[in-house]
Amino acid sequence: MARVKSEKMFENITLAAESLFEKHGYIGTTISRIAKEAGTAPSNVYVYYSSKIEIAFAVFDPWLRERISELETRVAACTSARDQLSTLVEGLLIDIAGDETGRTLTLVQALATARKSDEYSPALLHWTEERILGMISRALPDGDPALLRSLAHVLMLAFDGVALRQNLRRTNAGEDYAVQSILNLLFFTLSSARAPAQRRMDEIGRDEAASS
Amino acid sequence: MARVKSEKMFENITLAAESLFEKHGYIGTTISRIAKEAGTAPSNVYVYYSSKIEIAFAVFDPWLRERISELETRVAACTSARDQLSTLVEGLLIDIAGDETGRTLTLVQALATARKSDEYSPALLHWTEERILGMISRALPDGDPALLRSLAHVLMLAFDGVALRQNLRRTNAGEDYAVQSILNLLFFTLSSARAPAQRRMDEIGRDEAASS
DNA sequence: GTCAATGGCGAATGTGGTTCGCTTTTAATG
DNA sequence: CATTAAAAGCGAACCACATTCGCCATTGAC
Repeated sequence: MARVKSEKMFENITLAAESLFEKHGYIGTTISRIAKEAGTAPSNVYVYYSSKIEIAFAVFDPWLRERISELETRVAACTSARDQLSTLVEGLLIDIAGDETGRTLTLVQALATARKSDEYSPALLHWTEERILGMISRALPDGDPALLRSLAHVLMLAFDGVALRQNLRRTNAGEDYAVQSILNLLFFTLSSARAPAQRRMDEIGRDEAASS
Repeated sequence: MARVKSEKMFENITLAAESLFEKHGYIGTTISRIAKEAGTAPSNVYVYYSSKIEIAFAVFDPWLRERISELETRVAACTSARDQLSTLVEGLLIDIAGDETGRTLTLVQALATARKSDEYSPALLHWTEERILGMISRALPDGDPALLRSLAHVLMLAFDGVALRQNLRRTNAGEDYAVQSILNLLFFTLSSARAPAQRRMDEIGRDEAASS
């Protein structure tokens, strides 16, 4: 009983947005430019998306899932636990969080500028963290589960931190100390990873008591 | 030979900005509101600051330094290494990064939306990281220096991550899994902290070789 | 073929950072 | 004390952008 949304127009807009976010980041990309690139008027963009931030999530979501899945393949192909962890951390922090095309920066900018009215489901973040946990668990099948989960969570926080600092552009993500620091921590941790958390905590307490 | 900047006007503007950033965050605060609160015109604000982001840094810088110094005092008052580390991590992530008045969110928003033209000196971040390193080193005087530095850096990244997510969550930072995860990692790490990094990395390699 | 829902779009709206000229003040100078 | 000019102070633009409005064109259902 009425005109129907053009699948092609939707694709045009989405692809234009993807291309522009990649080149100029979230803040550097305007609805006008997206519309022009898609061959339509700015106002028409709002027929397909209800806000700029919704476009950003629509573009970022499949990209991140793709990159994480790709990373899983690369990690699984490694033969040693050490290689698996190196590949995981480097892939996550350098290739994805430090992505020079600015896609992760797009997310960070979107998140930082989101208003309360921009309802954002944390489903993507949860999904990502679970995948990271899976990779870590497969690399260290005998690791204490609580520790492995902690590692995954800290990796996620570091992911955000690296992406945020990417905007300061003083240093390339590849040269950043972050990767080395995380790997240092991981490798230091590994040798004690098979013990339960409580025992380690008690041990520290005892160490301290003995030395003071 | 000319009119001189009023110290009082400068203070008015800075205090108004501080109060408004605290209430409404960086993005929710406008130059107009700052000017009105300071009892002057929006354009006159630019006599004292060259941009909005410069105001944000001017307000955030002394606040963060104060909080970090205060935290140092609290950490130094702890008697055991475990207490010192708990106090450090909780203070950093809950009290400062998770600050409910939104000051750290102000910084994150400012950083995320900064343009290349907004020259930002990373001096404050360096200073903070050095202070954190100092606290960690004092808690673990026998720790491997490279590992301690890695810990400090990862803590900084987690700081950014927590602050960023603060904008998304309805939940309190205190309930966040971040603190527990970092402490888990720290305490697990501690028992092996006295060995040099290279030995640990080799050990992991050998572990893997032996188990495969 | 008629109808009405909806796509499409040019124009307008609102907001907010920043800049422009003009006026006023004031510190140095003679 | 009068003169001067640099700089504060400020109202009015300017500009960039996200978003909305109102009108026209299209199209699918009956």
